[in-house]
Amino acid sequence: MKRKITLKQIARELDVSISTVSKALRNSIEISEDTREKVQAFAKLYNYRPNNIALSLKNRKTKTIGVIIPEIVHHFFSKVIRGIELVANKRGYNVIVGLSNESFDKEVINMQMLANGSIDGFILSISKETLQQQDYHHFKETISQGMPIVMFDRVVNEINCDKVIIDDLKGSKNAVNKLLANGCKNVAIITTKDYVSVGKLRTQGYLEALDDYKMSPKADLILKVDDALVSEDHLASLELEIEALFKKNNAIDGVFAVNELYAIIAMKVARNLGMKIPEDIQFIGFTDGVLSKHATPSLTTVNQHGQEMGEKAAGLLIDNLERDDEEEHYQTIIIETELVERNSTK
Amino acid sequence: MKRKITLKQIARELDVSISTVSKALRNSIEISEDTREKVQAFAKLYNYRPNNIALSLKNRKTKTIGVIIPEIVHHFFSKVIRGIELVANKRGYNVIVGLSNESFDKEVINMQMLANGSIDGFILSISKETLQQQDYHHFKETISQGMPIVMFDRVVNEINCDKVIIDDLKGSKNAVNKLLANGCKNVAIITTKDYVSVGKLRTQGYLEALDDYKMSPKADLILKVDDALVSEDHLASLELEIEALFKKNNAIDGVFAVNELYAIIAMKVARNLGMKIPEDIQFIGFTDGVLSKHATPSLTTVNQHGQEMGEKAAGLLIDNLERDDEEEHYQTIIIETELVERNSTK
DNA sequence: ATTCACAGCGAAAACGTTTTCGTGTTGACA
DNA sequence: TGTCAACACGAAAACGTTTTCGCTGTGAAT
Repeated sequence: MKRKITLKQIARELDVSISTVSKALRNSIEISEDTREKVQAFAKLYNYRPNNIALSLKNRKTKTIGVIIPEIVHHFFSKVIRGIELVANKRGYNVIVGLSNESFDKEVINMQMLANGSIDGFILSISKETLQQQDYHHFKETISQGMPIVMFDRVVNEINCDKVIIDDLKGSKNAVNKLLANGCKNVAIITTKDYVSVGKLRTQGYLEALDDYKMSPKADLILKVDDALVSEDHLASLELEIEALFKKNNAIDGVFAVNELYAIIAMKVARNLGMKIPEDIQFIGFTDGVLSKHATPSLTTVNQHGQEMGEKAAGLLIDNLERDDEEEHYQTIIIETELVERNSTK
Repeated sequence: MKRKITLKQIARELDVSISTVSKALRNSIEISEDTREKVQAFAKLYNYRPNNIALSLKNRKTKTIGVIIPEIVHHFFSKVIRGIELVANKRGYNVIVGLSNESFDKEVINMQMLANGSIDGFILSISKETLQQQDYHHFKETISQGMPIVMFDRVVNEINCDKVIIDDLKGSKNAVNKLLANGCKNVAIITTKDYVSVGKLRTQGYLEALDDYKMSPKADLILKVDDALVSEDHLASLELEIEALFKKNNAIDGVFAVNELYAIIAMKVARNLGMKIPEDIQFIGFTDGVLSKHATPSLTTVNQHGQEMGEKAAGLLIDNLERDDEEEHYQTIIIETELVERNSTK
């Protein structure tokens, strides 16, 4: 087991100074061609690579970006990571991942672990618990220490930084409009409690679409699910809630759900109640994932373009890192959503 | 924007030496209680944290582990990452992620980027292209430079290192046994080309199960799909292949697929051909994911316990890193699979 | 013969830590 | 008063780079 070779060792072997070796390897004209060739040959032979950590320390940058997401076993977030990784790698950066697991504490801890020199900047999506507690001091501190942050998807106005979001309002409005245009008279929405910003916005889009069609919203048609319950195995209770929704209101002929899973489950419940999709009732879900594509019937969705979000976020961050002017001019990039029509709508 | 504070700055402000500050912060008894308190108060006030990069350089370890996987938008791999992250964090390590995207070159590049001091060890699953080319020099080099590797899922005998795998043979044999025990007389298998080691093993399990039941395999019942074609949008051709399989062999009453997607698609094709699931035909897929759970009917699967694989792999790696004896004694941990029975089987 | 330019190289600082080894000051004791 | 331990602290090296600056020697120009 031969340890990685260093400049010092090469210098000793070749009986020159460390500076000479360093310069020779970088093809400095200060060094004679003879010496250069000798050093380079030796370096290649022993497969020399500069130690990244030493470089990071010297340059005071790590060429690494930290990503903190609430959950990785999730189609949307993993697509975002793929996007981040893609442009990060292309531009010579590494990606280090932290999972908050939707917990405030883990989010804080993770950020602290990374903020001490390990990375040059953050890309993150805020955990639900943080959103609920509305405690954003860790973001502010990080930024005030000169470490840039790019937030995506779940963002918050209170923090001044680059952001990449989708137009949740417009996306859901479009979706509901589609249902209405398809002839639905009683469109229900399955959404989350309001502290999840995207849930709130998507609900608002629903309301605006109704308004466009001069329909007044009915409380009976709005189901606000407590996300905490949906943690994997409480799905059964969700089914019951949806079943109750349908039974209480048997004129429902359209459903808009703020995520894929809610929509899929709602379809299942509807089918069990004997309704035909899309003849009797039509469905649209927000967030396009594997489930939607392979469900029966396949689900019409609002595609969020997760990978593109990741790409844009990484671009924003790296641009920021590599810009030398210190002026703050934060941008918010809005990614357009796209209605992917499948078989759950007419 | 106040830059992160360093020992040197604290020392200057408090008019003591750097060593004193360092010792005071670590509560060394060398330093008088007075000074200690003064320093610690100051450090807390300015929120001092030791610079990780400097520590890494000094200690010659980064407390970071590198993970290289072929794809992240994938239920299994993201579960593995979650497992890795879980134990890594618990033991004070960070996780840096590289995606090979199933490409040999990207795998090599990624490993080189990380092997130069950025990480202490690797956890990886080999890309398909690498498996196909059977070129493993980058693994050997990495290991010979003293950087430990733990391979999971897609491993290769040729490389001597810790491994975490599942018993693909046993898992698929159990699955096919289940179908046979349920009365299936003509069980088809939908698998991959043989260079994917897991595909090969799972096929073998299928054959052994048949053998147990004194059935001889029929070439007509074995469909080997070219993975390259399944890249997202060539699914249509896969459907055609499966349809052909069913039509050529209309006695098929059981299907074992080596992954979830193949099984789901096969179910769809079967349904379109008018077969009833599970009455006329039963299905089992390898790899338990979201699709299986929410499909209609829900799919019986062989659960691989991805998260557990990740946890074990990380445990193995960190144990190795923190062990001081230099003896090599590589282990291979086998994770038991589990048959998750749902509605696609009787 | 003196100066000068220039080529070729080395010393040292810097990045931020930790740790080993000194060093100076006290107080106690003989 | 002289010796010695204990105490409190500082200097410096080390981790592996890059870069600035200075040094030496050679050949040419005056």
